[in-house]
Amino acid sequence: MEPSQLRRAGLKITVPRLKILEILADNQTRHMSAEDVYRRLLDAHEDIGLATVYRVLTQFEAAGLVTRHHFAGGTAVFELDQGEHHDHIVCEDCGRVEEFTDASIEDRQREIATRLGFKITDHSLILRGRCVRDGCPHRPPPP
Amino acid sequence: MEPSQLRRAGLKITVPRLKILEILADNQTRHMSAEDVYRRLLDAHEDIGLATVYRVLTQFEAAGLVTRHHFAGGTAVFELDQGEHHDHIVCEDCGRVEEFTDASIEDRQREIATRLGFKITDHSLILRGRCVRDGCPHRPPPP
DNA sequence: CTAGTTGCAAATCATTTGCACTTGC
DNA sequence: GCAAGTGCAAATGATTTGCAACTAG
Repeated sequence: MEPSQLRRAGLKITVPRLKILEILADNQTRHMSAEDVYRRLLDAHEDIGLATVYRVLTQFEAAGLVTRHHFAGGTAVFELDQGEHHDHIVCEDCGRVEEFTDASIEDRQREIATRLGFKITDHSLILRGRCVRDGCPHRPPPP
Repeated sequence: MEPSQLRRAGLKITVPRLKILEILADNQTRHMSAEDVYRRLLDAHEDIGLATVYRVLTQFEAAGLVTRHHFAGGTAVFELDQGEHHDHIVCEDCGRVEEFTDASIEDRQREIATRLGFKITDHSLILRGRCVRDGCPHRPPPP
């Protein structure tokens, strides 16, 4: 939400960029697709096109302000990059996303990469499953 | 490459299915996109449409014969499922893919999922990096 | 002022689908 | 013979791009 972040990334401070940053920072939903962001803009009566949303999100990603994930097959979701890296577990039925980090997994990844002659620049670990929460549609009816 | 596998999956044994299975089994390239498979079919002068390739690959996936991965952003790649599960590390520059398994990572994943109230149905761990091999385009010129 | 930005519409890419025509069993 | 399978073309959904108008510095 800091204009300074934009400037540091070599991006002019414009209304679309500030608005989109604001929406991402308003952590109601931490993981949003371009469409999601666009809809919020429409709700807020901002006159910003979907193409701009995509462009801005891509620039934010390049600037390291935002991370792009591919949870579902088709659509990418974006998440404001607030310090620490983390992995994700996604519920196949209700779409709920939980985040976690595990040092031993991270260590192991680095070891494996080294052993195979790679230098890791990025990695994604996504677990998919069914969550055991009340809201979740798949839950079997109680007997 | 066994017709029996098809039958077991409840799929009729047809030319397109056999040909596609054959191409996947010919492990020149273990990870192929639908386009890749289609091109091989064209090379082999088989009269099989791209739509059929997609349909067949999707059926194979449903039948557990094949696994679908999302290494790059847009395109999915398919891999013949030969027994053991494994994860992947992909070179950003040359596209080389290496496979690995790590029991301790698998264990940890299960623990984490349980702790967060999920039952894992699937997971994908993809490391991205640069490989230190001769063929790789990014390699710095020797000084 | 002017390079960087944006909106819109049209273009692209990967994948899916409708439908009339084959083909396996 | 008939349901299942296929080819083709058109439809879809996500994302990108060309371009003329706009705006931040």
